[in-house]
Amino acid sequence: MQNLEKILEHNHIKPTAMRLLVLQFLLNKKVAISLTDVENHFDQSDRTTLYRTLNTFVEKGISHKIDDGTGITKYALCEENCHCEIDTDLHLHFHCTKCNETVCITEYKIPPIHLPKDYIAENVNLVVKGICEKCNNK
Amino acid sequence: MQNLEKILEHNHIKPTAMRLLVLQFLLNKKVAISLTDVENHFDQSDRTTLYRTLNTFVEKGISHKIDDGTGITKYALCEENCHCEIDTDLHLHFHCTKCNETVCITEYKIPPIHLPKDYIAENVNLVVKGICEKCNNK
DNA sequence: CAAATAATGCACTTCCGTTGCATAGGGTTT
DNA sequence: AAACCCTATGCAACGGAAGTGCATTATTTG
Ligand SMILES: [Mn+2]
Ligand SMILES: [Mn+2]
Ligand SMILES: [Zn+2]
Ligand SMILES: [Zn+2]
Repeated sequence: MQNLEKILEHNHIKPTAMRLLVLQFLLNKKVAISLTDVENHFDQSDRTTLYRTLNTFVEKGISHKIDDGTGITKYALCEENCHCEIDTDLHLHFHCTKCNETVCITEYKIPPIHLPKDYIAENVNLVVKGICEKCNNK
Repeated sequence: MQNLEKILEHNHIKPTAMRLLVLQFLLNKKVAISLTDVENHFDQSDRTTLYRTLNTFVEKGISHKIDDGTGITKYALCEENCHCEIDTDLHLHFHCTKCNETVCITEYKIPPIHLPKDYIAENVNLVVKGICEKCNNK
């Protein structure tokens, strides 16, 4: 897939072998993944390299970090036209307590949050825990 | 303050010396505090005892844990009539990126969250980051 | 090819939360 | 008072995960 190389190059990331594999992995998964997930998937690779790969992806804007409250940082690819940095375009994340998977919910925007006077919101993290659609239909 | 003892006893917590001091500390602080905060405040006390004290308070329902996204668990006393366990009564938390303090925003309820079909929400964690009222007025 | 630059791999650290276990305290029973 | 019980406490150690330092390897550039 030359597509993968294009994605990386377009975002000023050198398309190394490892990076292409990690990108592939992220594309295939439809859920947010942790460093350990990637590590387990690529058996003979180094954790640090994967760690830095994931962070490079975040810095360069092709994926975003997710704090789903589990204490384990998750990563997911950004959608087209995603502006993770900008408050107005943030989406919520859903963490299923049954299958333990975390997904981006991009269909619905985060509703406007009311704050007391003189508070300035710069960023919002909204995590909903519960039962996901898959687990609910079993 | 015999008040403190009453609070603990009323919640089936034996009012030991340490617990009274920690409760006092929590009452005085208007912001969420971390284990390290308590540890630093009571110089010659043991980290584990404080850790278990804070968790006892949470288990017995007089305070709640806060995951504000900093990676450090915070604790704050529940308000009167607080039902932290129940989804509908949750409040949002605000983390100031300037003074690094986290506060409970109990004035406003968390707005209803829309989820895709077949998703069941059991719990919501909403953390807003930005500039707090105090820092904004300096 | 040589030099510069960037990515990788290994070891190690730090931070925080958590647990095991032995001891001390406080109240109750004999 | 002594023996007893149950809980709280203190010390030590563990564990997971994020992050760093540095030497090595790969890749680009002159
Ligand atoms: Mn997402
Ligand atoms: Mn709160
Ligand atoms: Zn699920
Ligand atoms: Zn502030």
